[in-house]
Amino acid sequence: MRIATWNVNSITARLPRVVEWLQANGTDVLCLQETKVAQDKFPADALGELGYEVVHHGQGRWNGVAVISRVGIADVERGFPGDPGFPDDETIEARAIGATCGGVRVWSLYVPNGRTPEDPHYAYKLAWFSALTAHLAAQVAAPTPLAVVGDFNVAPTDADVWDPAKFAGATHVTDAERAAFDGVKALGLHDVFPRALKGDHPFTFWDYRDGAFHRGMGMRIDFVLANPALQSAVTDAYVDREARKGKGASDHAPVFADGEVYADVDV
DNA sequence: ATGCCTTTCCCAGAAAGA
Repeated sequence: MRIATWNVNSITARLPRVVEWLQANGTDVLCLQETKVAQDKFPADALGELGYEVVHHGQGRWNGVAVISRVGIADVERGFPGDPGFPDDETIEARAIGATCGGVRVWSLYVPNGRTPEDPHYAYKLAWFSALTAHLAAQVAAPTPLAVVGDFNVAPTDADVWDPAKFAGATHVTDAERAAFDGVKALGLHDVFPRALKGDHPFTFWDYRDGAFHRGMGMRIDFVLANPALQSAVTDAYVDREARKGKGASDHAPVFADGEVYADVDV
């Protein structure tokens, strides 16, 4: 079983790249973030031709998450109870979708950005983490392999940013955000640490601006978190930084996790 | 870097990203 997570920054803009990428690397389950298309505008047909089923939780211009799978998709959850929404719970954003694929429960997450520690979106981010953590608790404890993946918008340690000094006091590295991320892990989820195919740090995001990718100015903010049942099956994980190269790339690279997971798959 | 990209809305420039 090969699971991957990728913030594509618009599935519409990225579709040619995603199709080419799927044809090349044999991914079984791909979790997407920032699809940026309305619920019914996801290009499911193009992926269907490759043998993948799609479940999407989209809202249009912003956000949007999806799971695509060639090993089946069942028991879909769009969002979770207690999501605080922004600016209030009358306006829930499309940031979480869960599904069971080939015997593995997966969650594709796009955690709110936070913007700055003073911004209302920062408090929203922490509240969203809190509600997510409460909802995942029961699923972590289950014997089913569980992968909680996506763009967490947190750099958990100073090693996860290219220059910690430049991030002092900024969002993504504050104690409260790191504590929120650690709170998810504390449910019993292991950070499946990916190999970096170049350099010392497996960064997953490089800003479009300022030539950040070529200058190594990255962050590790996309993760695969695995419960014990899945973690024990993991054989390899790495960041596919090749996918960040060239014209028309997303600003995030995909993260792969491979595992020897055998389930009763009815596809 | 209160941003030198990129994407969406949709045709001009604002909003958002991290």
